[in-house]
Amino acid sequence: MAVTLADVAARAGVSSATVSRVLNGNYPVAGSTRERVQRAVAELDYVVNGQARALAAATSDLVGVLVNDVADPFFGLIASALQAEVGVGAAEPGGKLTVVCNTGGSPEAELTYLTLLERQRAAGVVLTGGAVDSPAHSTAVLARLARLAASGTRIVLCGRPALTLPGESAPLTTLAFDNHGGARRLTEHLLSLGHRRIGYVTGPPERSTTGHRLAGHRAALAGHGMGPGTDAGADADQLIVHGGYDRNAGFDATLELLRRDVGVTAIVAANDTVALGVCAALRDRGLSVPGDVSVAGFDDLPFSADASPALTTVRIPLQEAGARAGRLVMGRTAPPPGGVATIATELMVRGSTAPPATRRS
Amino acid sequence: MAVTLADVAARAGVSSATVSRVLNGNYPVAGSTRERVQRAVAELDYVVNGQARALAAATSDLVGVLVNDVADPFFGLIASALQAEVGVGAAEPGGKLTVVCNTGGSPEAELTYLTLLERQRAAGVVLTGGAVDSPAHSTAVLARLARLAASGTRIVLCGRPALTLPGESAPLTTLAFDNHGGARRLTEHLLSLGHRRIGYVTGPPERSTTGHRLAGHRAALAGHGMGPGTDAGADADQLIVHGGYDRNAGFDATLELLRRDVGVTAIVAANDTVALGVCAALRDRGLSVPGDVSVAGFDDLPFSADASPALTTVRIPLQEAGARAGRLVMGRTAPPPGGVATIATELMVRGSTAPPATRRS
DNA sequence: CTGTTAGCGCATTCAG
DNA sequence: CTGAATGCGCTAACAG
Repeated sequence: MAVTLADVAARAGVSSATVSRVLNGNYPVAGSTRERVQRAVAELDYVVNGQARALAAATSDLVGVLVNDVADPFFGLIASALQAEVGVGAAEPGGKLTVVCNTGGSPEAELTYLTLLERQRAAGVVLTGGAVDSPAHSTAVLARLARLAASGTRIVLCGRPALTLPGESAPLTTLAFDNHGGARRLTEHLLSLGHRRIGYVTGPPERSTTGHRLAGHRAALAGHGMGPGTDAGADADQLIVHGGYDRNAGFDATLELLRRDVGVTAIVAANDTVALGVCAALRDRGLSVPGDVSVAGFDDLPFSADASPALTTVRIPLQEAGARAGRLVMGRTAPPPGGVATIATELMVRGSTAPPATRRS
Repeated sequence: MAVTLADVAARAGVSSATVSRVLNGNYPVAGSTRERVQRAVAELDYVVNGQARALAAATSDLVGVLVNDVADPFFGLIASALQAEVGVGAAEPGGKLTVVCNTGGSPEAELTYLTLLERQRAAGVVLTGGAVDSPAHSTAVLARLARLAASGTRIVLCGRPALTLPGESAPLTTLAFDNHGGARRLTEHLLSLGHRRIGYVTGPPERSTTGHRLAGHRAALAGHGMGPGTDAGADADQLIVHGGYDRNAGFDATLELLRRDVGVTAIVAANDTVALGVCAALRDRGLSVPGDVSVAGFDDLPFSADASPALTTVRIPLQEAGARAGRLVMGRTAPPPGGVATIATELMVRGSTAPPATRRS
């Protein structure tokens, strides 16, 4: 079958131990023998067996990254930057392979993939995207992570709320996105434009990201005396529609919002993808953006700047975060003090938001 | 350290071979012992060591997929569909982990990753996207693929020209995209609208996809008596600008096209991403789409339908192709007869193309 | 049906 | 500096 260390050793007239040594360059080897071995390696087109090496050395060449779906640019950008940092190109040798796992947002899939990665004794695991806010699931995930951590696997959370392993004092290394602050500033922007009836199309209710963004939105409203319990906040629930994170969710939610006839002059979407759906629905109903209704998204995905009108949104530096997560999981950079770093988000004001039309009729 | 097969065996009071058997379920085991073993496994939270298993059984749980960049939706969609088919969710057990490798279009990176995957004795490898048209590189890739194939790794090409291993009669399993036909129909569409001066912003000249699409474009022109050597084709080169596959390339190329002042009434872009850049540049110059200039893309990425005007483009069923590639690399479906299947592309006429403005001044 | 015995291919002691 | 010996954790014959 494939050529092995022993074959190379025979060819070079040395012991397999010596071949191993020149391959790994960890031990002193005479220049002449080294050369002889390297020639044999080249002549035989020898390629080490990673599995055998991993077994013997108790190491791994794999880094896992759990995403909802790589096809979603939000995750694609993170995964891409991460892979670039973890993979071969990354200056230093010892590049690792990136295993991308699409969980589709399913808690079971998440657990299954964590087990699979444990099976492979992955060198590191990065969990991205909002967590599913369920005690049962959190416990299960935490248990898996604890075992991974115990076996030496580096763990990094990216875009997830910090998590602390049972028995630990500091939380796991975490890059948290400032969803709350970004959402707050976004809604404040709309308020400052003069909007008072702001619709909100949220993401899946069970995801932590949804909760944080919604909380930021509410904080902004409360800051302007429009909190619950106030006159202005009386029918706040009517202004909120729950949906998914895809375009259709935005489309449908918008139709629902219009059906409720609550007089929205602006709509904030769970993310940019949803925002596109919102815009499409508005156009479909003959409403112009931002003439009749302002629209805002979240994430600042690449297509947002090219939409027309260009989307007002909140920028998350996904590539930077992904790259940093990659460096962290490779142990090439030190974890932030206290374990968790909050990644700042930035309000991007573009053409899709404007002052509300002056009251008429 | 971690709990091993032997630990489980001791705990269950059986031999490690028996534990292995119930784990793999390949051999008959008495119900009672099976149960005892399973209990021990659960109590000890045992997780098999994939590397040891792979070494002993000469199998692998990894499938590699080479892409230019997962962050590019073109590749993200393929990778996502592929992963879904290869991974855990996929009905049958034995789901494998997907290793995503961003080559960034670099031939060296491509070779390096192929070697890394060989090292891991990957069960399969999928190469996506256009190939780099260089004899030297093709030879090198072919050599790597030959060795992979020889060691039992399944190989699938997706969106790449078919390739035949030296000494083989049939080409490797390939899902080729009908770039030529799609491009031809797209240009014919523009011609039928009345356009005669059609600019073309191509992709990187060394990529096979670029060549095929450009050839389709030229075929359409030739079919309308506008081939090279004809009057209409006299300055054909002036209508073509080479660029990259990103948005900026489209932007810059369009400015160049306008600078040449060759009177284009329509511009065909290398792909949808480039087309967005083209639109942006036109708008930047005060030209309307499609009023002043029609624009068309290629690929039909998700954002294309949401651009405004919505982009006329050529649809490639990327997810279907990715899923099929996944099934092929898993050996769950038979290769197409002759090894290569050509995936049909479909012209999607939308708002960004219209008849040229009537001649004026 | 189940235990015993060998390796899988490599890294790593321990001698020399 | 180099070779011989041992074991990583598991599967796969081979006997019972």
